[in-house]
Amino acid sequence: MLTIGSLAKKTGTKVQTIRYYEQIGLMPEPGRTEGGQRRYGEAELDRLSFVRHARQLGFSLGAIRELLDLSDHPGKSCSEADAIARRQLKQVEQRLARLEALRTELKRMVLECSGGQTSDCRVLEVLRDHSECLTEHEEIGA
Amino acid sequence: MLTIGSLAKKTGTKVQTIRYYEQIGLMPEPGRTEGGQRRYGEAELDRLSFVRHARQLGFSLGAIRELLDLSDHPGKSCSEADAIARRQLKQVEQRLARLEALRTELKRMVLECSGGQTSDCRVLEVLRDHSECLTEHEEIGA
DNA sequence: AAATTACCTACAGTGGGTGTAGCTTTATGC
DNA sequence: GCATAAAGCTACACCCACTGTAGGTAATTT
Repeated sequence: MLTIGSLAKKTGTKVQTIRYYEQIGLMPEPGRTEGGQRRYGEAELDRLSFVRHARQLGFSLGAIRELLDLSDHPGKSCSEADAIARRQLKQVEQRLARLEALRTELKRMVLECSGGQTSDCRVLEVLRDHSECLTEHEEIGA
Repeated sequence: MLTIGSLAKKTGTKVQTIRYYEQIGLMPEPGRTEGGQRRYGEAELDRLSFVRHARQLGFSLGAIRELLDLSDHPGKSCSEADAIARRQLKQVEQRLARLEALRTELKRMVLECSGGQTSDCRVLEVLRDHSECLTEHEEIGA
């Protein structure tokens, strides 16, 4: 039986995060000691590992909920899980493309900065005037 | 003189976001009509364009605050702005590296899925067992 | 038995906004 | 000159995915 702290260590999760997952129904309510402390078994360790691994791969908690659900029903078709993964892959590829454009732009900004006064600073100038950009980088966030 | 709505349109910002920027002190308090509506001039349009452009390049609001401050003091050394941009470039490159690892992993997951039952699903299997991963992808988020 | 460590709940805060409710102001058409 | 509709106003709640804190209790170690 694992305490919440040792489960946290084993999975590289913060204790609060585990309690948070419980709160939002992603992790089950575990058993408790007489004194009211949580105790976990193998099943919970596996489930949390799954969640953390999926998070590392960039899946949202919503997607992870779906994946867990599929994982809990081994008879179901695999195609749903596959669709979720494909969706995720697509997102990752979109982000990659955007980040590559950003890198190009930032590199150019940095290279062109001659180190004088801010009035001549290319970094600030480029930020002031989008038309100086060589690449498109429209979307914000994510 | 621009209304908040036309400023929003010109800069591709939501009206609420402009008010939010004002609230957090990133945009100045503009003049008002007798009836209490905000009215903006060229200076505010330029400032908001700067902010939006920097956001598109992935700068945090904190970094943008610093950049605006530098931009307001044309005599200051450019090196600070340069340092902020370099920091940003580094972050972008780190994210790129991670995302590339994720793409590899997701691609592999999707390729190996044969389309049967979830009990045989490679997607779920890979998520269950990190040791099957070919790449490291430790950090979560961003 | 004391001290330390780990745990508990409840709540606030993070970043960067977005959405909503219920009102007032401004612009347009007749 | 007035009705109506569009756009504005404030204030607040909500989003994601956590993280941090305060004030207290349980479990472990010495």
